[in-house]
Amino acid sequence: MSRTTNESEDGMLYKDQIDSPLMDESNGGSGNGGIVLKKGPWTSAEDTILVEYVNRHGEGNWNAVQKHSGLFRCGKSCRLRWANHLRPNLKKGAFTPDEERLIVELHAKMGNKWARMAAHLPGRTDNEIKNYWNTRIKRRQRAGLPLYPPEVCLQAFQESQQGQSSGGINGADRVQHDSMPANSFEIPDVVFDSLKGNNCVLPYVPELPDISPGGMLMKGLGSSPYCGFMSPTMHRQKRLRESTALFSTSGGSFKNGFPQFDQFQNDTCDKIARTVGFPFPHDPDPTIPLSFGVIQGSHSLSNGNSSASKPTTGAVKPELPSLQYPEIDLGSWSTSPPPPLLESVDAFIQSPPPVGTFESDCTSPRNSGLLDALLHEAKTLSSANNHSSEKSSNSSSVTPGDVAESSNLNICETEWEEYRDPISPLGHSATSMFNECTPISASGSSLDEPPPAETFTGCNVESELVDQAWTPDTERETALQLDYTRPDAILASEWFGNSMHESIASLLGDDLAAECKHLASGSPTSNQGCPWNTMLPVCQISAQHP
DNA sequence: AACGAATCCAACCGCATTTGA
DNA sequence: CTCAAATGCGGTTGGATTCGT
Repeated sequence: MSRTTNESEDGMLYKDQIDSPLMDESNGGSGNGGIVLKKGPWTSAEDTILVEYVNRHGEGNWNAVQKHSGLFRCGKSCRLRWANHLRPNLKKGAFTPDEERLIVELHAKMGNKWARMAAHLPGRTDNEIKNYWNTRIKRRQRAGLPLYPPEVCLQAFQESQQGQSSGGINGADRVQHDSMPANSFEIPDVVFDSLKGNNCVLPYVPELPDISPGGMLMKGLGSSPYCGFMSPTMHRQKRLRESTALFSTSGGSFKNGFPQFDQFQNDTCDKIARTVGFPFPHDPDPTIPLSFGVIQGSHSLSNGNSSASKPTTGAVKPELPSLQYPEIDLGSWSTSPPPPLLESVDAFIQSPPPVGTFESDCTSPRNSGLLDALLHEAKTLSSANNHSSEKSSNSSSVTPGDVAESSNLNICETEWEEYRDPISPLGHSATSMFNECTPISASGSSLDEPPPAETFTGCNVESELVDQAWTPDTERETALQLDYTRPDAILASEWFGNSMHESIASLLGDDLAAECKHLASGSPTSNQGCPWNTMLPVCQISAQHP
């Protein structure tokens, strides 16, 4: 830090200096009972005085420091200085990869509870963590990267479901997380610790800075509808009420919808894997420590050599994934406003939108990028087809599967409302979960080269899920996990609005296949070119942990 | 080499909570 | 019980440094 010019050689501040106008102007000294307290950077002499004082008298009673030590610093400043720089066992230097990973996990769990996060990081201060996180946010915003790695998303999601299954649904008695001593969600830390070992199961998905139009689109997919979907501002009572009602009344609905989607998902995943040929960027080696994208692009890296602003891998170079959605006629999206990037999500995270319905959330300017695009596309398609109007406006044309999916969405909606506690960090994290998970496929979908089959862990796992013996429990669980990430389900929901519904219904109907086939530009699959297909690996990730 | 932008980080500020008289 | 002081916490600022052109 800089040294102020109005200090004596040893950094001490003498009375005559304190009273000098120079000190007041440049150092911002403030009055305190006639004594001008110094502000600004601490000097080594001041540090010494403070350390000696604390060693002698112990921490606390910070206001007495100024009185008894000769330091012209307010108690607050002394405490801060001690806590952030002088206290023993402080760990200096860049965060280690483990620490970074833990920060991400903790933030997903706690939100901006820096002090509590610091308690999990021995030797680290809340200020350090806060600065790191803020830097991380900026960096990843700029890069168009999601805040949370999918592993963390999945973990938070699973834990949320655990919380529900263990009374979370009627968890009115759940203590507000801030009052929790160490774990805000009544989730043992071992759960997060276990995450470290999950990399053998979870596909490693480096968070590629997908800045291609398709990537942007998927960022929008990840942020726009889901931000609204995940609005954390819904009141808990309402959430609980709706959760209970919906779970009690429509429990069987999604049962019908799930296999359909499962099939859809599985097929699409597999086809994407083979036809789109993106190199699904997971780390096949479970022995390799979990490597989050944040680490890769982090400013404080394991080797300590990389710069904050320098991507450390070729994968994060913007030009690499420039054509990740060859099947998608990106031009058709260009007529819509640019999809929102991560900024929208981050803004959402940092300042949740006003309480409102899904619709209001989803149609808010901040989050509407993708939905606008989808709506525009849907309407364009509807108008382009002669029969679309009758078809889309006719509710009887909705197939049972559609009904099931719609009901399914209700369940999903209810599920997620559980997580939209405005004060719950999971509300944040859950929002980011979508944001995080969505680009998985986006980042992973690239051109021509078919990836090795073994790299498609998500798809493989998904296939296993489909192949395995079906049970109501597994179906339900999987459905609950999957459908939150289903844009078609979202689009079919009531919050999406009737007009939207009509338009989208045409997409989800026969036109969907036709248009997707068209978009796929020669792809034999009917839905491969559909933008939301790129999201499917998200579901796979969720489905990997029934 | 110069300049501006980006980044980092220490410190401040304001508010909320806790504590104690 | 009330109130003021102390403390804790999170957000923000601003200067120094680094990076890119």
